[in-house]
Amino acid sequence: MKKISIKDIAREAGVSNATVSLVLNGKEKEGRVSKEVAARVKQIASDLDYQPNNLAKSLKSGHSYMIGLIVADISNPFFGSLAYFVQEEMEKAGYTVMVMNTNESDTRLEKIITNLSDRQVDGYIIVPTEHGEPYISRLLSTGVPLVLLDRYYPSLSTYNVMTDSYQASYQATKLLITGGCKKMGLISYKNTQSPMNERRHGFMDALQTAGLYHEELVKQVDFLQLDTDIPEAVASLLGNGIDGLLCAANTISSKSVHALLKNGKAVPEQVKVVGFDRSEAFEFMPHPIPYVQQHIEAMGRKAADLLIEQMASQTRMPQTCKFPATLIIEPEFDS
Amino acid sequence: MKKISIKDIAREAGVSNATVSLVLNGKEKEGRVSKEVAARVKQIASDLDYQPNNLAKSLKSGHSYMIGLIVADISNPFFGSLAYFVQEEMEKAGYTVMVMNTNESDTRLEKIITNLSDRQVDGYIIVPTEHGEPYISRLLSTGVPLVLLDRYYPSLSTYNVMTDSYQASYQATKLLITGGCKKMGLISYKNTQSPMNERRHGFMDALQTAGLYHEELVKQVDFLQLDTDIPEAVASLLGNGIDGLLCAANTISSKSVHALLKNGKAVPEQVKVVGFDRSEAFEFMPHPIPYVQQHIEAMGRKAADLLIEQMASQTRMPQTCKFPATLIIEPEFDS
DNA sequence: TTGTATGCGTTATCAG
DNA sequence: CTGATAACGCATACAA
Repeated sequence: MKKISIKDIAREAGVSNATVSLVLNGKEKEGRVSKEVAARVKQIASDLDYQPNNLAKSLKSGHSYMIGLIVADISNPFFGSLAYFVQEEMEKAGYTVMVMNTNESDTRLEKIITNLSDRQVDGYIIVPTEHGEPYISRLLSTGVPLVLLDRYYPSLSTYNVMTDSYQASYQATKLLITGGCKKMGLISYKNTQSPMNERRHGFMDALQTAGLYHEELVKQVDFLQLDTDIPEAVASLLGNGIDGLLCAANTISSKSVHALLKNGKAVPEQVKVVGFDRSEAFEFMPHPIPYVQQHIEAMGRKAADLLIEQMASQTRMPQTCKFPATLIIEPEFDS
Repeated sequence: MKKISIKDIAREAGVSNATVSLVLNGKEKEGRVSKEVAARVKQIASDLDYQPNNLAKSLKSGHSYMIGLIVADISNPFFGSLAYFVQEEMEKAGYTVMVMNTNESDTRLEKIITNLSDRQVDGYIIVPTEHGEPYISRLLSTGVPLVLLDRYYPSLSTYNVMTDSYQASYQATKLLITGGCKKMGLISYKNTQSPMNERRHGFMDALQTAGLYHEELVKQVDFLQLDTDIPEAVASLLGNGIDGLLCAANTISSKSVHALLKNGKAVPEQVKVVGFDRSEAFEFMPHPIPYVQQHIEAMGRKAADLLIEQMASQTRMPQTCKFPATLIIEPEFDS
C-alpha cells in the first residue's frame, strides 16, 4: 500500500507533475491548464485516492499550518478547556493544534520548544513555567509568532492573555470582608509567577485597605504536595483563629474545605470560603462556596486570534490582554 | 534571523554537506570522518546554533517520530489524564504526541485523521467516536500502526486497550445488592459503543442473577444535555421507587447525586449510589460514594507500548487488553 | 497551455 | 577519509 504521489498521477495522466501540481492547487483558473486536462487529472487523483504529503509542502513553503499549544498540566480541566477553545478557534483558520504538556517542568518546556521548533510550527501559544524565561526569550528572538497564556514574564515584551488576577482576588477578598470576616487567610501556590503573585497582592491590598491584614495568614503550598501541605496550612490558619479563607486556585479549594471540615469547622458558619474557578464539589455544600470564575473560553479564543493575527501580518504589536473575572454566588442548595 | 542549515555549516567549515551530515548524526565512528574535521564541524554547528529541520528529515526517512492521540473530550479529566500518561510513555521512546480532540463528533474524527495522515504521523492512538468505524477501517487498511483506546469496534480487528467495563459494572451492582438494595436504577449515556454497552449489561446481568432486574430502570442520557436529562432520569427512577443507583460515567455521577438530594432523598440512607471513576464531589458527602476506578495510567502506558511495539516490528498481532477496575470505598467522612 | 529545471534540508550511494 | 550527486514530494520560475 505505497503512498501515491504527484508523480504517479502525472504518469497515469500522461502529463508533467508541474501540471498536476497546478491543477491540484486550484491554479488552473489563471488560464494555465486546459479544462480537459484539469478534469482528467482531478479524476485520476481521486481514483487513486491521492493524499498530498504535507511534509513536502511545508518544506517547500516554509510553513506547516501547525501551531504548538504548550500547557502546564493537561490533566487539569482548566487547561483542558483552554485547549479545547484554542483548538476550535485555530481550526477555523485552518491550523492544526499540537497540544503539549510541561507538567510545570522547565526542562520539559525547553525540550518541547526545541521539538516543536524542529518541526517548523508556525506559532506558539504557551502557558510558561516558573523559570522558563530563558527559553521563551530565545524563542522570541527568533521572531516566531508567540502568545503567552494564563501567565507571563514582566521582563519580556510578549503578547499575553490572562485573567486579571489582582482584580479577581481583590473582589473575592472584599466579599469575605463584607460578609463580616475579621481575620482572613489565603492559601496560594508556592509560585512567583504573575497570577499567583497578583492573587496574593489583591488579597493583601484588600485587607490592608480594610485594616485587617496579617502577614502570617498568607500561606503557600507546593503544587506537587497538596495532600500534605494543605491540611497543614489550614491547621495553622485555624490556630490563628481565621474566620475567612481565600483559595487561590481550583486545585486548592476543595482540599482546603475538606481540611476545614475535618477540623470540625462549619463552612461558612464558622469559616467563610471563596475559591478560584468552579469545583464540582461546591454544589454539594449545603451553602455553596462562592468563587471567581475565569473566562476560559474568551481567553482561549483571544489567544488563538492574537496568534493568527501575528502569523497573518508578520508584524508584532505586543499587548497584554487581561480579562476580568466574574464573582459567582450560587443559590443555596436545599437538600 | 534566517534558519541555518547543513549547507551553512559546510560552507563555514570548508567541507561538503555530506560530511557535515555524517558528523552530526554520529556516524563518524564508522571510520568515515577524521577527528579534526568532526570536531571542527561540531564546533561550528554549535556556534551557529544549528537546529536540524525535522521536516526534511522526515521527508527523507519516511517517518516523522510523531504520533497522533485523538481523544473524545479534551476538557474531561479522564481523557486529560490519559493523554498525560500516553505522552509520558511515548516521550521515553522518542516520539512526540499530537493531542487532538473530536468532541465526540464523527466528522471531526474524519477531518483529524486526514489531517494527521497528511502530516505523515507514524501511528495513532484513538478514542473512537460512535459512528467513526468507516474512518478507522480505512485507516487500518493503510497498514499504519494503530491502537484504539477506551472503546473499540467489535467488527474491526484492532489493538484495543480499555477497562473491563462489564466486570466493573457487575461488581459495582453487586455492591448495591449486598448493601441491601431491592430496586436499582442505572443512568448511562445514550451510546452504543463498547464501554457503555458493557456497563449496561454488567448491571443487568448482576440484577438478573439476583432476580431483581426491571427493564424500565435502565436510563440513557444525552452526552450534550446532561443538565436536563439527568434530573429527568432521576425523577423518573424515583417515581419507580428505586433504593439504589449506578452511574455509568464520571460526568453522570455528581449531577445524579445532586438531583437525588434535590428530590429530598438522603444518600445513601434512602438511595445508595455507586459511580464510575472518582469525582471531587464525592469526598464532601457525609457518606462518600463508592466508585469503580479505572486504571488510567496503566491504560495510557499500555496503549503507548502497544503502538511502539507495532511501529518497531512492522507486524501486527491485534489484541484486546482489558484492565480490571477497582472498587473504591472511601472511609466515612466525619465532619 | 504545458513541460523542464531547480530548490526546500536531509540522507544515502557511490566514486574518488 | 571525503565530496559529488541523487532522491524524498512538492511548488514555481522560466522555457517552449
